[in-house]
Amino acid sequence: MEIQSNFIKTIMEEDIKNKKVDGIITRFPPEPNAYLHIGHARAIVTNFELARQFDGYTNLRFDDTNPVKEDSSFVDAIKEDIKWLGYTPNNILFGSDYFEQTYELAVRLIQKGVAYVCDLSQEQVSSYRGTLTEPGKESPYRNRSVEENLLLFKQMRDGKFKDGEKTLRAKIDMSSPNINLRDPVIYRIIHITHHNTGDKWCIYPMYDFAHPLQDSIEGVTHSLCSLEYVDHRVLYDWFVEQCEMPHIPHQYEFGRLNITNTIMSKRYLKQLVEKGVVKGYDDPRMPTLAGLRRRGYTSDSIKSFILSTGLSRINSTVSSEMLENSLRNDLVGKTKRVYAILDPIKLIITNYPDQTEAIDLEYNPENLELGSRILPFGKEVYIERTDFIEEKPNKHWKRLSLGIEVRLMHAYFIKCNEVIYNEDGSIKELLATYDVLTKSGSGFNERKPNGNIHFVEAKTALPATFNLFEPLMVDSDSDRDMMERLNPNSWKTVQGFIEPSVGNTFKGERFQFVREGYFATDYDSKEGNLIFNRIVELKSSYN
RNA sequence: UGGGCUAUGGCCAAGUGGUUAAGGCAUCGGACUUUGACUCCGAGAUCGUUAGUUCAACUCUAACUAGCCCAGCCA
Repeated sequence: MEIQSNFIKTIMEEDIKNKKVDGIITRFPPEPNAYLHIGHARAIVTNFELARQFDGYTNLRFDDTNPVKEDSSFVDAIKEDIKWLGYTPNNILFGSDYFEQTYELAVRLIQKGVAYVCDLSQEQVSSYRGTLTEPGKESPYRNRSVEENLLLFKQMRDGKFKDGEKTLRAKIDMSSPNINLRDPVIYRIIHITHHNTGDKWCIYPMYDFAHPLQDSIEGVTHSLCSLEYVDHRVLYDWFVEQCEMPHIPHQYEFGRLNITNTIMSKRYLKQLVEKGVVKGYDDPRMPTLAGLRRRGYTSDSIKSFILSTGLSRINSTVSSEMLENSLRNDLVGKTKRVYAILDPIKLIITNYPDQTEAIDLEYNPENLELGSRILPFGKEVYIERTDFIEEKPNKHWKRLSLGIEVRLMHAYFIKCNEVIYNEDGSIKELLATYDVLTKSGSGFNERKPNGNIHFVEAKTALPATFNLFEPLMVDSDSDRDMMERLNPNSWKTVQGFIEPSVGNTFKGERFQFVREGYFATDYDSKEGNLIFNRIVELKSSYN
């Protein structure tokens, strides 16, 4: 699937045409402090696909300049997710790989007189900054001599100061209407062990300083990020220029991807996990890539979803139906179609002999390469509870009712004659008769059934657990706390039956359960304890 | 009240001065159907508003309106 036209692709085409660049080099720069979610997929797919289409490449660079928040466990999870999506970074790098160079560039800035060590406390820095409408005040330390700054900065590096005691700031413009330019801090002191560099450093560069330099060092041509960095672009360019970087990368911003019924904030996802609302970051209801993977989503469907939503400078909220549609499209021709009954009622065919019959049935008539299996048929079968109503409610009803004839798919026409009830009035079982002349494949066409329903033969049926999911969040509008908006039905487990051919399914195997949806074999499923996750339902024009 | 960004059908999104304004999702008709699935046909916008520039504007300009972002020693 080609990436469709978008403004960044257009820029790249022009840049190549005008020889502004020799090739396209992008990077995906996650901070290793959280799991990747479907929103990140837009950045991943965009960076990798764009570079690929222009015969360029993409680096994976962990943006690990803040050791208080980062952890190597996330590094591994992120690598795994990217690999799952089918992308291979040209290089796997860390922002921390560049700490020495970054330090030296900071020294250069001091030497040029455009950076200074500031003694203001965090609170003071904040109050000196001014407000959105009033300019800031210059720090009293702004005009220290280059020598003093050099010495102080060296001492910062050497651990002579405590956290927060001093910062290195860029000397730009305290009265700029763009607050990012009001002498931004570029180095801060943090005495904590870094997941990569250990205790080697106690000063760490800020994103605004480190990021453009990293991009430049790596030869990144198009540095893509989200809209909230628009105001930072001038700073990005400023650092590249002031540091006299030989390679000049350019930043382009695009809108974030949101999905209806889906909340992707780190804080929220973390809360769900920590409060035990979900079973972990890979819970099948989670919008994390790990969660979607466990749910059964294919990486191809994620990619085609991202590609089909396009890209613009708008933070968009795409309908979750679009994601579901991508999955169905991907799976429709690829999966075996088998019969499963999620909410069974037993149906006894009173005039059928005491035997089982073997129906030879291809797995997917649209893809014969998938082969075929034997589907058993017999006197007792399970059908879906929702496929029966005592009295046909209206002329649109295409299922079973008393006195109504339907076809058990690929078997026979049956007619329901009697309902046996439990004491509580619920249906226990149905009694029906079949017409031997209506055998599927016999060419019988004297009458049309009222509909076609699926079944599983009772004796050979395998018991199975089905996990049925709904969005974690119910009401979408509201300003109410997210925890109060949880959907109590987000995970429903039902016990039913499945045809015997599915007995030796492997973990992660995907199926279409005819008329029920696309399912994936859960990681915990095993022979004798089959567990399936419903990825998405089939589309339905019924109701 | 400062600065920045955005505004094309219900949701995304092409379109870069002259096209009947692509496409996908959703919706509504209809055909087909041993999945109310798939597939196939068909239906819908004058492009936030108002002025302007131009022979010609969704495409350029201005104003207005609405939404989003920015005052972390987070990224």
